[in-house]
Amino acid sequence: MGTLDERKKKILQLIIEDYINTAEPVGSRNLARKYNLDLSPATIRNEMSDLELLGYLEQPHTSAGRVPSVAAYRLYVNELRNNPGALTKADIALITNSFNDRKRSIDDIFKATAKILSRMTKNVSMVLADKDDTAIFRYIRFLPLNDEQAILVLVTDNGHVDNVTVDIPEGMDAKELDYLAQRVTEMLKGHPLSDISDDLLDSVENSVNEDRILFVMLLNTIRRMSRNHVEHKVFLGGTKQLLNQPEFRDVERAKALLGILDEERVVRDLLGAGEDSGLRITIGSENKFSGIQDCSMVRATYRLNGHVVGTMAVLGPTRMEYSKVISVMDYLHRYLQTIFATGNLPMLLSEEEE
Amino acid sequence: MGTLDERKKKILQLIIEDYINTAEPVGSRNLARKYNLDLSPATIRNEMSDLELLGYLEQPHTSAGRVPSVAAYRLYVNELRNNPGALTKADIALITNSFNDRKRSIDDIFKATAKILSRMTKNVSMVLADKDDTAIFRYIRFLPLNDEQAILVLVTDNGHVDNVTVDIPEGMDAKELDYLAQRVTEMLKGHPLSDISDDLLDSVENSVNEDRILFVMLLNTIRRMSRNHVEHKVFLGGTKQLLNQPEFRDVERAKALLGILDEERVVRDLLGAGEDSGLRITIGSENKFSGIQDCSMVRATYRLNGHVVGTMAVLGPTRMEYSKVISVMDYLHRYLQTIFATGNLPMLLSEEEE
DNA sequence: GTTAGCACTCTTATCAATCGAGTGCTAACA
DNA sequence: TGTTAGCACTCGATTGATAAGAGTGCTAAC
Repeated sequence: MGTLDERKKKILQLIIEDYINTAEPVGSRNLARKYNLDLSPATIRNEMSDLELLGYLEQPHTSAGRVPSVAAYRLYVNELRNNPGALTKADIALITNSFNDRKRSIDDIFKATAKILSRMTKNVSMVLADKDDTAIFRYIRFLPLNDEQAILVLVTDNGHVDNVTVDIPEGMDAKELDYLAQRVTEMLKGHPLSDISDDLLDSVENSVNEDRILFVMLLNTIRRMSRNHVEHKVFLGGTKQLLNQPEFRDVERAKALLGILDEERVVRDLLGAGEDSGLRITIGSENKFSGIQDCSMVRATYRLNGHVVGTMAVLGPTRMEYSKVISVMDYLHRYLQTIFATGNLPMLLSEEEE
Repeated sequence: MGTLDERKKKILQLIIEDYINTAEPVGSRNLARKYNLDLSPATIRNEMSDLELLGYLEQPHTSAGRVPSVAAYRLYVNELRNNPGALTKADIALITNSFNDRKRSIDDIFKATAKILSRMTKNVSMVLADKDDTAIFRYIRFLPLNDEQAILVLVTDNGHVDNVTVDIPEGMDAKELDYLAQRVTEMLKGHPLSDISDDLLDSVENSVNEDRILFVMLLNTIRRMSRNHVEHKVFLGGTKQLLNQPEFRDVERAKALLGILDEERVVRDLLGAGEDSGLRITIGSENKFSGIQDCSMVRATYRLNGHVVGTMAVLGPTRMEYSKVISVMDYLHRYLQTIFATGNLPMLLSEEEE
């Protein structure tokens, strides 16, 4: 790659950027005119010819202009990552505003992330909340509701609360409920939620015989709550942005991609692949997944105490505005990372003034 | 409408159904051949000519076939509502399955509704959870988390629980927290959540002076929780189904409609208009809202104890498969109505076996 | 090394001719 | 009187040929 002299580099860069803007193959004459280079079209043609030989440009057909190859984008992107452009004040404000506006749960944060990400990059955004293996059972408790029903709340070590309304067994009073909650808490305290389904049976075996049916019901409920708790969640944003991209003018192509994005499992695979931290950019055929091999993807994972908590990504045509996407992702990634590192997010935000 | 003799009715129905299937204007020759009526094309032409005069058919241009008018759809739909087709066993199973699969919150129910509705009708679905004006403050309570933080839970009369993590003020112990919760509960108990923002200030005025700052903070938090609680929520389903419809082959039109659906406020207006219960069907220009006047919408509201809790709707081209849509909506509406009427939904489902 | 000139290629736009599905009307038929 | 065959006519869609436009590669001159 170092084999490119300055002029070739410059020309290649212009071609890439022009193509990103116009989605049209760019020709020598146009290039010369538009960016008033002090070079004749013929010279540029020669350079382009060289660049094509080197694998950086491609011709859709003989008499069309040229289009950047994956290698060209790769070069361009690597260059960008060395000095990513800064966001404008307005952009930063946009991000800040979309987060200090009464977001209370992590889900809200992820939702807002997906939204702002797609809005700013004008592409599809995906945010994956990884399943939370680390949540640890803290305690359960019954909150009174009325004579027949109570609210069962489950609290985890990281302060997550899950709740469900349950029927109070005939003739059981508050004291007994409290006792029941305490018993179960003793049994499960300290276990990762993800374990509960397995531990369950053993624990029940050892439990007193008296209220066996009750126990089993309660444990089943808890297991169901836990399972829900540790689920992956996927948030998509700006899927309709796709239709703005010329490459998806053809409805069939748009449908195909939207079909892929519709399947949560697939999106999880897309986002999960690769383990490197920081920004990961895969361009066109660099993508392993069929169906998005004419797309590029920019991903970032955030971690909390070392393990991955979530992944966000922007997906668009190979001809995406890398410069913008990278700086947005870069900023947003650091921003969220800070929020997560600060510790308990909902609390943090609940204290902000509105 | 009664002015149509049997044969005209039959022909009109066939034209409507053929057009619904093919999206192509239907001509006399084709109609005769396809449904082997014992009539010559010429006869059919005469009838069609009459039907056009009566306002039931329209011609895109002289040499094209004919297309049903809004009046024709209206007639057709009214006919359908008198004897809506039954769902197949498979369809019913589909619905049942999508609801007994660990849905725990009302939101989950709505989400599932949007999904199944769009899937079965092959059109865009919208589900609106109306804002819950009726929720009444029951009590708040602090649940322990660690030395610095506690979980504040807010319980409403209908068994809804909201929670948020808060910092424990320096040097405050569990007893004092309980006392605080009790004080606030006394102040707010019985108030509709929607009132809280207004009542708030007065209450604070009257409160003891000692912990004023603390009080204000707490009340602010509660107010924020309440506000979130009473929010409208909109769930969309199957927006990409749009692209399957020939009328949205043109990307621009699809974009326009998707743009409309993107705005929650607009969707709320769409679904909210009109107060009649049961199925409400608006066809093409019958719709008041610009932007969907070449679409039809089938809506149903469900009520709980008399007041509207939510609305679901299917939105598609005027040429939608009314028969299917109506029977699906009809069934689903009754199904959900039953669920809601049974009382507390999450509980109900939490007891089901998996 | 750069550039003007030119022949060549290939896509896109344009326009006319043709085709085909459909209509309306008239006259004949049962 | 209702039904149908026949026929002229309309109008969008398809096809084919032509021209225009953008771009390329190569050669030769600067």
